[in-house]
Amino acid sequence: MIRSEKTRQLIIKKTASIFNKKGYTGTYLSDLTNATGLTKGSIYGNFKDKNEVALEAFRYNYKFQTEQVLSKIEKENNSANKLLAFLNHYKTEFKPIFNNGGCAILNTAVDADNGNDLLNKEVIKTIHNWHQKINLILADGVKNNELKNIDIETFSYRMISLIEGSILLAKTLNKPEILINNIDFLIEEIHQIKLD
Amino acid sequence: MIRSEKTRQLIIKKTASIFNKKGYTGTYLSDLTNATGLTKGSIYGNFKDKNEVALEAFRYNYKFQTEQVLSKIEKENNSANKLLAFLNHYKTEFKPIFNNGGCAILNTAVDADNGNDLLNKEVIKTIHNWHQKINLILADGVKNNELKNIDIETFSYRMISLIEGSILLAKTLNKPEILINNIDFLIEEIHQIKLD
DNA sequence: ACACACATATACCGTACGGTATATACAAAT
DNA sequence: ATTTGTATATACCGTACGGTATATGTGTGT
Repeated sequence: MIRSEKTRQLIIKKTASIFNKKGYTGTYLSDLTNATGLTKGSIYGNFKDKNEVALEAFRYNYKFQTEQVLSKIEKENNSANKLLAFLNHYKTEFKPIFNNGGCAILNTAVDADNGNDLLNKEVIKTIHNWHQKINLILADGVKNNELKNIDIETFSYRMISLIEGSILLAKTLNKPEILINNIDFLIEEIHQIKLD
Repeated sequence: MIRSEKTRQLIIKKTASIFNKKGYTGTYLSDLTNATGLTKGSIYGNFKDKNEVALEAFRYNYKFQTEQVLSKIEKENNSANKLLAFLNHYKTEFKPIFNNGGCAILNTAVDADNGNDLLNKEVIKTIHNWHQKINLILADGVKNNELKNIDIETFSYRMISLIEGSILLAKTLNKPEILINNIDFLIEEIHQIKLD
């Protein structure tokens, strides 16, 4: 890895949680230099502008929050278990997410819905991506007669909505049990639509 | 009403949606002067600082978004109908909320969860208040044998979580049907726990 | 009509923001 | 070891931020 790429990654890694916590406008270049120990010159040698750092930080945060759960899903070999693995992940791993400033999708969607087109488009793309992944698992389950013939689109959007809302509430009120109870509700729903 | 109070109200009214859309840090004093047609001197004659304007703007937004639905709830004379009135409200009135920048609780919770203690405490208080209102309706329903003996706390937090998450998704993806479908799901749940 | 209190506007301040031109330091190739 | 390309730091810029001291304007009671 060439030197600049290493620095680029360092900047992203060190600033990702700051952007997640403080938002785009609320994160200053001084935050970036403080967190990295680098100077503005160095940061602007590796990024076009603050917006580009924010964009990469968001991608990093999303990856950070999803790569673990994706590998857990991969390990399961049927739809219901994949969904359960996905849901259970939140019950055990909510702390790192909270410490990182909460769900990056939630924070960035709220943060970027006014003005920041680049970041806004990225978050929309990311939600679509996530939604599609769940859709695929559900569709597979229905096709293979593992799951009842539910309305996939509605079901997956409900899952995502409830998860996001739960993270918001649990984090804001400092009551993890809100998230846990709601995840349990979704787990119960999965059991309800299981066919075997 | 004395002159200053009128101006104070004007400032709150004219800037509330801006704060909701752009957040505390993202809303500049220049936004406030532009929106009101007033000068900084006038604003600082009526408010201690930007934070105080933001706080009042949040209160105004919450009031703006809830007073209608509260009166609808009041008109109903049993718990199930109160809950249904509350839920149906979102199905018909989501547009003004979206135009106002989305749910003030959601936006402010995300915006203020880092650093802005005053605003953060206010949003927590507001969620508690909202939660308590739903709890009361549910508790009344259970007491009067209108509703099954559900876990009130869990049920109300699930309602709020799903509503918030749905608003986030529906607004971000510009798909109101996500909100509508999820509200329909909650409405169905209410019918499920009805006893008569 | 006048005086007074108070509301609003003007003019200004220090600071720190995002960003850039340029100098310095560094690592890799010869 | 020297050169060379490139990465990082230094020093700087214009702007606009939040906030304030002070002047001007304005509605109200007498």
